[in-house]
Amino acid sequence: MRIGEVAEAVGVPTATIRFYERRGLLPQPHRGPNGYREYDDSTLTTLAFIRNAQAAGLTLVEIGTILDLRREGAAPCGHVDELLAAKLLDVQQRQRELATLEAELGQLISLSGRLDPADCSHEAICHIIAQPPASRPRKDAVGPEVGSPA
Amino acid sequence: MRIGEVAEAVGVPTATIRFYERRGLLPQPHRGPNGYREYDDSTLTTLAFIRNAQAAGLTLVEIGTILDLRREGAAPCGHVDELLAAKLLDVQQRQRELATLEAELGQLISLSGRLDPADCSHEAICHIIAQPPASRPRKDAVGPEVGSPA
DNA sequence: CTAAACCTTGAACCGCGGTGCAAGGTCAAG
DNA sequence: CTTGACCTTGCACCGCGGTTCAAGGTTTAG
Repeated sequence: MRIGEVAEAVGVPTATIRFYERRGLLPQPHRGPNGYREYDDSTLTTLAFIRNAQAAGLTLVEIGTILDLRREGAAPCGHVDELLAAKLLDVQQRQRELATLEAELGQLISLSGRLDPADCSHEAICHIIAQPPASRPRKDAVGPEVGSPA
Repeated sequence: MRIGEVAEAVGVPTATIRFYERRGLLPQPHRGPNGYREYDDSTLTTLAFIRNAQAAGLTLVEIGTILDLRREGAAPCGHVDELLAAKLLDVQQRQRELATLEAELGQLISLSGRLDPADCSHEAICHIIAQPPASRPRKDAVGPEVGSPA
């Protein structure tokens, strides 16, 4: 099948399929005499796998390591286990950060309700956000570091 | 004070101060006869404000709108209220997404414990991630859309 | 035959918040 | 006078996951 049919079947733009190919997630496909890419059904499986893995929060690089292992002939299950475990820790860490941020936002909003806007001085810019946050979980902010550190 | 002193005092790289200036978060400073930037104490306040606002999860663009209002002479408190409220909704939404993802990762990991790696077929790539996730919160994945939609 | 729909490539661009580098000017100490 | 620390500018680059565009070749329907 040609790239447009694959795209249609999987629900992914053709540009994304070529992008995955450049990233090494999809192998170089056979080419017809006109230079067109020719795909077989295994590509559909691989693309579906990529979507599922993305839904599990894996990055394209991580998914690539799984695909590479499989192409070397190994069962990547152990590696997948590690990735998922690391990702779980990551997600839990981000949840803690978000919970902290949520509490902080709640405090600021509540503070705002108790302050008179007329009291807001020019120097402070805005008295609602004038002070540094009370509690901070050592690592600042809510940094979207999703990538597994391994 | 010169840029290096400001950087030292606030704990921010000089490159970041220039970057904020380009973004309009800091006003164009006076220049000495040598072309060096000359700052007064209000810059320290503004930089501290930016850090606090970042800690509250606001983006630089959002912080810029607050600073702009203040420079126009208005008290930005009402606007800040809106930003914080939108940000809170945003954070709660992301928390829900992360909770879903966490549950899903837990299921995959548990599934992995029940599967025999030897059963993992080549076609499936990895049988742990072979099926699409059971529950999906309509909006896929965990998209880091932090920016307020307003 | 022609027009539309498909395919090819390389490259630039998006938001986000900076970081790094190169090539030069300036200033104070020794 | 030289060395080093500081300052200036502009431009490119980082990860992330694509999207879009330009300029062309191919194929298919009418």
